[in-house]
Amino acid sequence: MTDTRSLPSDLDSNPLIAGLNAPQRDAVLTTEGPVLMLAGAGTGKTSALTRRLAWLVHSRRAWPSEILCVTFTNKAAREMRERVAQLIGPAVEGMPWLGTFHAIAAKMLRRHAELVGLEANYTIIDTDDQLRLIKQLIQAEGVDDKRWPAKQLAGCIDRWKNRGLNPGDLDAGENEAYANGKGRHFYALYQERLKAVNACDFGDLLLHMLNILRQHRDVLEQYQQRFKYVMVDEYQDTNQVQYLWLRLIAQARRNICVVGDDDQSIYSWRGAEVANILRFEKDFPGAKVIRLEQNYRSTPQILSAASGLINENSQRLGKTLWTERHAGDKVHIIGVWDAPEEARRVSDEIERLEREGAPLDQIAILVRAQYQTREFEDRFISIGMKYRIVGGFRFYERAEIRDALAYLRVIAQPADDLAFERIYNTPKRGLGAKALEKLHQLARRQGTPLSKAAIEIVDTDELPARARNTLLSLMRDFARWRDLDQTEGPAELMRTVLDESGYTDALQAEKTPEANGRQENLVELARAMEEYASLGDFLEHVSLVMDNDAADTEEKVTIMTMHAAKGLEFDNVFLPGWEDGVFPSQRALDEGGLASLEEERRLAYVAITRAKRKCTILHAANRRIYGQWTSSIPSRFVAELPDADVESETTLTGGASLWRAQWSEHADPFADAARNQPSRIVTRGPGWQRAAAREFDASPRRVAESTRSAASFASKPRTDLAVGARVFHEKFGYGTVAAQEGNKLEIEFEQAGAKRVLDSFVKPA
DNA sequence: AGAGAGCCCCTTTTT
DNA sequence: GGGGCTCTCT
Repeated sequence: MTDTRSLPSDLDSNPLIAGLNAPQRDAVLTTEGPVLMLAGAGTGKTSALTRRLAWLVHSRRAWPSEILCVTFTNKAAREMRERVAQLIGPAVEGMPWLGTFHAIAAKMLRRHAELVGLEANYTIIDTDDQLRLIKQLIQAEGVDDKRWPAKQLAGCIDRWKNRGLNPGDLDAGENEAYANGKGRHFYALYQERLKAVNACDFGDLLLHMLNILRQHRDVLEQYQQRFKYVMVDEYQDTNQVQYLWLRLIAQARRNICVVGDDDQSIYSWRGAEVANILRFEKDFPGAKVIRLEQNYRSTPQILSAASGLINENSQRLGKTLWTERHAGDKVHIIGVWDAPEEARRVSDEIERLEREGAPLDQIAILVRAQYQTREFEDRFISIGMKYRIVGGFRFYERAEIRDALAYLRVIAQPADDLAFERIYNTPKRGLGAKALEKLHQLARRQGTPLSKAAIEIVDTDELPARARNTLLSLMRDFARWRDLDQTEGPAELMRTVLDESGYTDALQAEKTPEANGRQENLVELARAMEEYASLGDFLEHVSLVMDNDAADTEEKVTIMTMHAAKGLEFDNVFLPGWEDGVFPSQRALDEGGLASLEEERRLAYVAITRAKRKCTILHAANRRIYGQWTSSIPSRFVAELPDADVESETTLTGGASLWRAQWSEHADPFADAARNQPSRIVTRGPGWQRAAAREFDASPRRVAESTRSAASFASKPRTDLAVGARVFHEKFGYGTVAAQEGNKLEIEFEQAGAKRVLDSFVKPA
């Protein structure tokens, strides 16, 4: 293929190209060979990507079905689909391979399921099922699940899958990661169990496909041939298994275009590896690197503040954002006495904006952690401000939705033991743990699923007559529902099942305030099912695609985490809680070293760049965290914002002196320790000096108040762990106690360096 | 079996 | 502080 069909003169008038800046245009038109598009925040990345996709189709380089286009979230996939449809019309409906990594992998896996020992109608289980299954395994193996929690094993397994590791691939170190060398054993057991119930977890979708592509050359070649072009959004968020999967598929034709921003990589804690984007040019030699640096979103001050901050990071590909926009407000930094005042201050500002005519849905409060939302919620309720909290429970994570789905799963897939267990006594029908145990025994003896064992057990005298009859009637129901599934649509089936199972009646009998809402959710679920032709279709969608972006069009202030805000933009953004320990989070400061701190800084960068017109950062001197009043200093990130781009204000005039009067450096060993700590903490540079000069931050890193403070987490000090004592810690090894305050110790570890730990974690050495 | 009492944990979140 | 979980008592 050559480019002669599209002469430059045609191009300018082509609506797919018109209005693009030079690099965007370059990105759209460079169709052949590997392309790395480094797109800073607000630089029109999605626009470039969608137009590139449209261009490929429009210029007849590929049919829609020959383009693999991967995103991370359903939302991103949906948006892309809509925008491409606007550009090239309904042809895009034939884009079967535009979707999330998981949805695409699931689709492929349906075709090749037998290669990994599954049937094509395998179930995709969620984290809830996953955890229940793992718990069973741990108990069955007689391992103490207090000492080795199921959650931990689930975490390990997830991590392994994210890295593309099968049980046999674990090295000794990984094997040790759970129950003293039982990691591999449990991982293998878990995989066997999943296979037995014909199910996959989320990680499996990709791992199974990777295994298939690696082991079956014909399958690999089939996909290599099919996909003439590959595009990947948010490449900085890919994990190892996604990376390997992509590389295999793209290897042959090398027409791969990845888009991302290393500065917005904020998901390493769930397996994303920035390294993937950093080494793209090595993986695909000759890759064309295109930088989108013109920002269309924010004011120069906001951009400059964000750029100044992110410049403190070391591992970057480097971009310089610029804008043609004219001056706006500086980033506003407000220091307040405590968290309630912070919420009051934000709501005052919002009310002022509202009076000036600002739409509420262009205002967002972005927090580091979910617990911060409460303060704002309280405040907003008391003043009657309309708000919406994004995140938390999603629709299909609600218990009643899961119950309903479990019924459908058993109907669609009788081998689904997890679903069976979930509902066999929901609603309560008098089938208890004893009956279940008998069922398990029989199922294990015969190697059959529970629902088959249930049918057989009613012909024996294993169960008391009552339980036997209940079970028999339940299994007859299921048989009838399966027949119904052949004749009715899924929505109708759902309604019948809820009715006949007694689920609806039980809900109504509950008479709790929540029961009503649950009932409505179920009605909503049935309505959603109308769109699907078959039960199988619906179940796949519900586990992979359905999200709960409730169509809430009312104008409201949005409260959400910074993570959730990625990709969004608002005129006015408030960023509360910029205090060391909140943001950057205490965990990031304690563990993970520089890499974690830099990820927090990238998060700060993401947060600031959400603002189009005005960004307001707040920090409070005092805040209650987990019930304890904690005093803290402004986040180091505050100090890292360039002077020229910010204006600061503090309401602490009265409070600060009081605060300082109460402060006693000698009462707080950590103040000392923190100061003497060589910097994992970046304390140099003009920014820090400026922060130190601010009235707010006299100098103590941490402040102990007379009775209740961060450092005095109650509890009596242990006399066996006095300063100077040599101790041993399970994770950090040997060390010497440098300071002791209540039950908290500052320990200089021989290997791990200085850490603050609770005394219950260490033994005298 | 269901309810009350103690116990433990506690970033971020998608699929 | 508070939610979810388990254990125990009735």
